[in-house]
Amino acid sequence: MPELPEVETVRRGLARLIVGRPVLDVKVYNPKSFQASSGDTQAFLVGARVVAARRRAKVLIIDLDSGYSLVAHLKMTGQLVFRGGEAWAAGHPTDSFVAELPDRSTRVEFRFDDDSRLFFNDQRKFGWIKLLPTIEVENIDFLKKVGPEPLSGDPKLVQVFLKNIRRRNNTVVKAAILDQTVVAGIGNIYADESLWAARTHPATRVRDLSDIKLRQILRAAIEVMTRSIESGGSTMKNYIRADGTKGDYLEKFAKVFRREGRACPRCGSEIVKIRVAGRGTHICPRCQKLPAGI
DNA sequence: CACTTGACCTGTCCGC
DNA sequence: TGCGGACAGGTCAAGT
Repeated sequence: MPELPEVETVRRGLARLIVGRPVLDVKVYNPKSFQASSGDTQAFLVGARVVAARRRAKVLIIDLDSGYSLVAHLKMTGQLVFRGGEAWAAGHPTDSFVAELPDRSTRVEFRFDDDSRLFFNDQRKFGWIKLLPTIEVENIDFLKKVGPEPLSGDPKLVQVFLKNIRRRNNTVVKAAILDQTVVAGIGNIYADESLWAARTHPATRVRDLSDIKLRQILRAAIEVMTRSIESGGSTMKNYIRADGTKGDYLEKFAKVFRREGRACPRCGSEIVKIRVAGRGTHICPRCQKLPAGI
């Protein structure tokens, strides 16, 4: 799925495209993809105006002037794609590659006052959108336990990150940085890219890494994700921006992810794909070595 | 507690 | 060409 940079890119698209619009109605194609208490949809969504598009970790929060919010997690294959209306037509890119909507992956469709639409497409149906009172958003289990925002600029970030990751001393570092309670937003792409940048083997135990090295890994994650947001995120297969266009982080900047068989940009060795923490993992075997003697 | 594994789904790709 | 298995950007519920 989309990881932090992709979700942030979608958030920015939504801020431009749907903030200010009143919702006219909602069409639910897959009930599990849209969760709302009975009556709430008619009372607090239909007729309500979108007032903000926020993000926490990989979760999108769309606030309405009814005191309710739409909360969305795209998981692996979710997309939020906007179609129609003047704002869209004005900045409408020509390389939008979702032909016609709704299609067979469409799970939910929101219609706005000017007949423009926001489609929630999700091939694998892992993603969800919930409608709930804005003040209860922070009580969602996932948001209660999620770690600090890496791009917040919070001066306490490093300290909190170190405290959190030391709880995972016994596991491999890739599993630790993928753990959303340690730090928010890192997924499989940026885990691999960050560990390559910090010259660390993903299967290194956290306990074998110094605080200095762990800070280096966090720094790398921040740099890599910041850069990705600047290029509109990574597009592999399913992720696209809210306006339907692809991000080009992967082709422009990725050093190891999905690049097995090609040369490491740092040392020229062949990048290999291995399995770590149950996930496909890309490394340069020369730049990223396991500590000796363990 | 914390670690690992399978489950949730659909689709695609690869080897036989 | 068909078929089975592995795998895909995430998270959670179970096991141990």
